[in-house]
Amino acid sequence: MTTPAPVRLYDSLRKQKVELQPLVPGKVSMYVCGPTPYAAAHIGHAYSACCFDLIRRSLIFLGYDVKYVRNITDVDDKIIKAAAKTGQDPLALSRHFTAEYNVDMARFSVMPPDVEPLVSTHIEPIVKLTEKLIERGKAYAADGDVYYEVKTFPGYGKLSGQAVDELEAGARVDVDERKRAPADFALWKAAKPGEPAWPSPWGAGRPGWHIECSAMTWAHLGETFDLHGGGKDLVFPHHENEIAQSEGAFGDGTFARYWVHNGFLNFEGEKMSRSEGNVFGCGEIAAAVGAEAVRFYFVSHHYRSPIDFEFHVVKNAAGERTAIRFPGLEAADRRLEYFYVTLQRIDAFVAQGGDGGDGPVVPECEALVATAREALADDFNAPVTVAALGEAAKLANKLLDEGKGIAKDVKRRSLARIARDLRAVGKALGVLHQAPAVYLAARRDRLVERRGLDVAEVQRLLAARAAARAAKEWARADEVRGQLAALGVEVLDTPQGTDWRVADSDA
RNA sequence: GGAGCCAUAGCCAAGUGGUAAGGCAGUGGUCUGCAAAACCACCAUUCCCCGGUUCAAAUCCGGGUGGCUCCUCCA
Repeated sequence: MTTPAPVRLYDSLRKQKVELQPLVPGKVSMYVCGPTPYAAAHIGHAYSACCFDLIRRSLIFLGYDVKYVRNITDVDDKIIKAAAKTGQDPLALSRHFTAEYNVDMARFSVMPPDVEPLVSTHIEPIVKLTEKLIERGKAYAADGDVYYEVKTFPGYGKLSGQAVDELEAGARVDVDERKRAPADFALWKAAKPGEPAWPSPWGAGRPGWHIECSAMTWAHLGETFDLHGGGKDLVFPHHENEIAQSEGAFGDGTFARYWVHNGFLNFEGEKMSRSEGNVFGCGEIAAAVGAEAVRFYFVSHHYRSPIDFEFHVVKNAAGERTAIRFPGLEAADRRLEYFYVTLQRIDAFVAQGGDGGDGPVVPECEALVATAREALADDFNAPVTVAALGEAAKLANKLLDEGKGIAKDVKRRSLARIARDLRAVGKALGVLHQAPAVYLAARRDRLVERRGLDVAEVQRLLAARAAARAAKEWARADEVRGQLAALGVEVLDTPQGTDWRVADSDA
């Protein structure tokens, strides 16, 4: 068992890169704020999930044993509201969207969490924690509600940089006579008619928004654990309140040892919002460009940077939306095609003549895994890792094309090694997990569909061109090539025969 | 009003003190019946602007300008 490589990561609390020193050497406990399932997941949910999945996969790649907990907030105002509209049971509604969420995340190669706790099944630790906070003088009950008294926690604001008095000065904090101070927040809310409720020492009610994460980390990871993640938008108030709750209950220095936040996903520089009409569902985008292209696009950017989606809506003469195009994602898909074509070439070569057995490889083969380890250990730098994948693929193509002056078995071993490493590093990023033929066929189908190509017609033209070439009627063959090109079909003559691909440069 | 982020080539994007990764597009070339794919070469004396610190700054500090986010249970 090798010792896991030391990892440096940017800690949002310390506001600098620090070395990750897990509580238990070699093991990392990780908690990520999951969704509140009240509607279908959009692509922003996927980005956040992918960022933390990248961190998880990177740690595994580097040799850590990771315990990954991602909660489901299945008791919440938004769920209750959505359920009321259709007369559904709120828990049934959230169960439905939770299942859908997990299907969507799986599309983007997000690994299922080791533990996926629900608020509805963690009422007991939530009540216990709330009682503890009352005992310790951090919280007070009022008319069946329980509030956290922010001024009892001196460290309040250390994560977000918010100052309590500034918050009070702001006009946007809830005003409620039952609260002692405007910044105090609810740990427990008294039941209202028609809402889900559980018994508690303060009467029937349900948990407030922030308490569940403090309770669930406690239940599954203990009073102190390693990484806590979430979207940047959760820094305040959610994570600030979690700290107040957990440290308030268990003492300073408990709770998350490192905080990690991912950047936001914007559309054309604008925040995603219903009113902008730029909220896209996971399925919609996956269908348009392929889910793996989305993941590849994600890992081509650093998780802490904001990421931008370009898109334009295609309309017909009547002004109706006929399609949505995502140029950046399509470019990512094109790049992904390069990797899969390269893998396919290597696979075919190795399948035909073997992998060369044990022995030396060309030295440049060593670079990919070495670079990936270094880059991922430095704040999970996926873009640099992607660049290393590119270098390795280039080397493979070079070996396949020529490989002169290299012993045959060295060449075979090197190529087999590159294919293996491409997949291993790809796994750390959540890409290159498909069989090349499967990916390439799906991509071609997608492009055929986008261009509205008649495949039978394409086949007919290809056959006509093949006949012309067999007769060495070059002018005729080129004429047919031109016809195919006009349709958007590129013809690829190879020693193994003629293949074709759909041009993606336009249309 | 308070807190914070970002600004790198035509485009996307790494790099947070040591002399600008990578990709797309573009140009030339090898290969090819012609192409495509693949590969090779070229492609930012410079990192929004102005000052400062330093032997050394895209990186640190101060001041601008432009864009964005949080303080509204929005990932």
